[in-house]
Amino acid sequence: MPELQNETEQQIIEAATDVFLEKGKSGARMQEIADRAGINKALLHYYFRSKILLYQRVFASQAKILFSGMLEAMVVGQDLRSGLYGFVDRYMDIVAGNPRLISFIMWEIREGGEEMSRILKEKFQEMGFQSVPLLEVLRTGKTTSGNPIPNPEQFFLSLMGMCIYPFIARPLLTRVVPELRPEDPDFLTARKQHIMAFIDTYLDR
Amino acid sequence: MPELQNETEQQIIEAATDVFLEKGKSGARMQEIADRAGINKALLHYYFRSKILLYQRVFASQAKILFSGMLEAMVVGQDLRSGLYGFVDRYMDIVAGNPRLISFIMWEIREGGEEMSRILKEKFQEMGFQSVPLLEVLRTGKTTSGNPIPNPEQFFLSLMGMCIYPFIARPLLTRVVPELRPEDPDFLTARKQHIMAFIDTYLDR
DNA sequence: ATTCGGTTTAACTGTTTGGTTAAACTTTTT
DNA sequence: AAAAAGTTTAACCAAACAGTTAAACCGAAT
Repeated sequence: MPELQNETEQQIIEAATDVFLEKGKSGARMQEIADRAGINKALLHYYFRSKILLYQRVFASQAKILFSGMLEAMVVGQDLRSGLYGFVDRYMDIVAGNPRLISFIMWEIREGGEEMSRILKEKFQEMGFQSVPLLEVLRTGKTTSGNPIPNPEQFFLSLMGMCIYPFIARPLLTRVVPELRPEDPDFLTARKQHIMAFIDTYLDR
Repeated sequence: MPELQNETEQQIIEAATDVFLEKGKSGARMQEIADRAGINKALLHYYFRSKILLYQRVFASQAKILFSGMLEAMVVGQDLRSGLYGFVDRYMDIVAGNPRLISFIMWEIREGGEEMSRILKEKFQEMGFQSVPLLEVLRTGKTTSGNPIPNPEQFFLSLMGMCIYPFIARPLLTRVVPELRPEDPDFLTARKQHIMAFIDTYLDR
């Protein structure tokens, strides 16, 4: 995959990202992408050959943003509690700062998640993991009393779900329960604290 | 909205449900719906006037299935703990039994969630609630020691996220962590127990 | 048996869509 | 300066798409 090297390509990628994130793969229109990029539609094909290839390019770069951030949020080498706190802190910031990206990834999951799992596995290997880093840490970690963490898989799912659900459901939540505002900094602070308290109940046993 | 009263309409709704759930609004094709229903495409317009109206019809009925089930899972009048256990038990069964529906709803949330929030608010009113029943119950409920439940909103989000996340992320999860199988009955049992334990830590304070 | 209303069909329509083409333009290389 | 390579344009293309049309068909009512 060649590097981005000129302005036209960059304009196309940016516009395509916007349109694909808003409309999805089927709903996006090449003419609309061209209009937003301020170029002639034929250039989309000149530079990227087809709609699907352009989509894949956009998807790959967006997925990398999310997953790199997410994997880096998992700081290895710390004590377990600090590591989990740090993960929640950073992961929530990433998710809160990229709302469109989250729904985009949900869209891809809906399509089967094949490409995404490929990217993820690639990243895991780069970092020397066999599986999800967070899960591996939980599987080898210990509670305060020195026992293995019970049901690390379930704990893992709960952590992920607690972090991400408010942002997935956000459009609906804020309409049905107006006082719930995931984008609000106070909400984010409260959310992090709540999840960290959950971590405590799990570790302090 | 007239009642379903003949076989052709029913065939169309069923086929349209399948195709919309698989392909989404933009990706679905009227000819494909007609093919699946075993009818001539013109009948789609004869009975439902347009693609968007057919989509709205399908969406409304699917949303009602999910939300009716979900609201009924919240049995009012029980003691708080039993009520929450029952909610988790029934809601998880609904979610596990309707995987395509979940991703369909996620899709709609992505589009803004306007229609869905209208349906939800309607249902709340039918049941005599101002807001989400589960949230109202948490707001008025008490812990074991008789105190109000701390941060009911955050607790609510955690319950919802813990229940639903494994199914949202399922396509990706089973590829990345093959031992995680949300559709497996043993998984479901373990998941419910895990969430109920979480409820306990919240109430027993 | 005929008429009427409802249903279904096959063909058609106009627009949109992703993609192509060849010429014009611009930049780089010789 | 001319040629070559790269970029951009406007027009075009065939297929796909949601939707329309009018006739044929069918069952019920008279």
